[in-house]
Amino acid sequence: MRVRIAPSPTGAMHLGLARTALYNWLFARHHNGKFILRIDDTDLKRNIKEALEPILRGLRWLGIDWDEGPEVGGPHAPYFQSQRAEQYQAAVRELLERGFAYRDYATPEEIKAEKEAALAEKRSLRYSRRWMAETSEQRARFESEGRKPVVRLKMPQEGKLVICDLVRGHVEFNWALEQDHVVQRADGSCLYHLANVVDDYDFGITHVIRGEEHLSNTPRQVFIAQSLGWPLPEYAQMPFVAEPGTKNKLSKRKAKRYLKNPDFAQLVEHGNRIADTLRLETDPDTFNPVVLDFYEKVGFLPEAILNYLVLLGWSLDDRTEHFTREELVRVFLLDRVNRAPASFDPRKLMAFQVRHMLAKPVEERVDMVLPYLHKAGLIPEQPDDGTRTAVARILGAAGDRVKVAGDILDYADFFTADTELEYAEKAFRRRMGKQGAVELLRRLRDRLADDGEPFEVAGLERLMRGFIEAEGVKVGDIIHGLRVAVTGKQVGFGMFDCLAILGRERCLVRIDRALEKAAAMQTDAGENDERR
RNA sequence: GGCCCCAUCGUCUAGCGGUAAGGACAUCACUCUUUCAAGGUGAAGACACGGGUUCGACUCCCGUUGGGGCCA
Repeated sequence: MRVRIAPSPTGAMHLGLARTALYNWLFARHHNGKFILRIDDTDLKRNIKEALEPILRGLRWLGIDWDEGPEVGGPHAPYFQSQRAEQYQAAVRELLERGFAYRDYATPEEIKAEKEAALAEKRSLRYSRRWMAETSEQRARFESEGRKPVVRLKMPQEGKLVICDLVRGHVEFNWALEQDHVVQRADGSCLYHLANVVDDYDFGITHVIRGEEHLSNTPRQVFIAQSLGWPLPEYAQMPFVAEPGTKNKLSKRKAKRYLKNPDFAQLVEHGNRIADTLRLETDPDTFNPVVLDFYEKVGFLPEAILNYLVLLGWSLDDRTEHFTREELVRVFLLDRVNRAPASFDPRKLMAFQVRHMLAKPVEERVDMVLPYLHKAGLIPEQPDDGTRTAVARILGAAGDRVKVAGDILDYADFFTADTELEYAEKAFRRRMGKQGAVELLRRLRDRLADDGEPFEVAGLERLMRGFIEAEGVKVGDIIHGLRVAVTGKQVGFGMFDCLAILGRERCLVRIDRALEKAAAMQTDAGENDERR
């Protein structure tokens, strides 16, 4: 079995393409077949390499490898349509010779007039073939008028086509309703549908697994193949991936509009927060959740994307949702593909991400996260063991708060110098402004300074218990101020984890600084009072 | 406009003539709690509509409505 995807190098890897690639790849791997990557670059003028790169990278990132295609070659090379013009021309000649296509000398104006007439009469458009030339005399006559020919398919005038689609079952088309589609332009270049059929035949494609939007294009492709005496591939037209909240096809160009969807907007915002700290480009045209790049940059796991994507139109049963790549290869079958389009749900995607993330051993998560800390200038490229340990402890304590690798930047304050820690002003004022809060913190500081216990979670917990008992206060009275003093923020993971990760020295420095700042704050307030 | 496709909780889906219509994400409540999460417990939530077929339809057939795709 041989399957393929034939993406056009558009400069970005669209989620829908990623899913089609995934289905094709799973099908090939499950059945021990070949997955072929062919590039539809006929309309592309320049920079194919640059425009193709994101697609190749995206596939590799997802772990979708191709057996034949760009960069890996194969027996049917080249795998670029732009380099196969001759095969297409030959097919057109053959079609012409067999009488399944004809030269058409109508001018664009004449065609347009026919279309308008059809529209006015509210009937389906059908070309009259008035300028069809099948004999050399006819051709000579039209050419003497200075006309240039295109080549059109001579579609059957009657009968039905029944396609047995692997996803949709029987689908019927009326031949008489099909157009005499152009397969070759006046300049000699060939059109997409013809090229596709030729390539699929030449490459020995047995199963065409593609988006449902191609369903209505199938008759003309069948016609071409049959006219040339070629065997037909099996067709499996998948439902497309729809926008969040609607059933419209998900489109890269509409990414800005999707921002109106709160879930989509939230995901974008999440990405932007990370990208901003790293000073990455966040133009919605290139950096948004419709494009695979987004996920890679922000630190998603490819297996999470894969897992989410595969479920957008396919299911194994009524309860299994979590799959690894290997499991998918084992269980994926085309006959469990759904027929209705599925909307992209950013929240559910995130849920999968979290699940896969937490399933990873801490060491692997450390490796994912380190580059982000480095890119943010917080740690050297080759961090020492101490840093690794600290990161591992942060990840352990943070749990699912680090949903994507880039989220580690939320804990940047562990890596900034103690003397440069920035305080969230509002939180600071709120917590330290409380009656007696500063004094309480000062006393806790002294306990932390000379307590003999090891500076670890359990010991710190014991210390705190003793402290609040002795002071006759509640945990809540001290811990919020302590958190702001030590981390600069009012939210975060376990307080004792924070303290332990930083270590006694750093904690004391930070508390002292906070106490100073609080003192300054009080003086200011005092001066203000006097002025009033 | 023509043709084609699609239709189960808000979303992804299970169901393949007899079910209390199941699961997941999201939502809500309670609980746990040093904050934010997470966790635990529970709740709410769907067969688009109308006709058939059948002892019996979410399930099969037809139509309507709605959504979408392709071609123009």
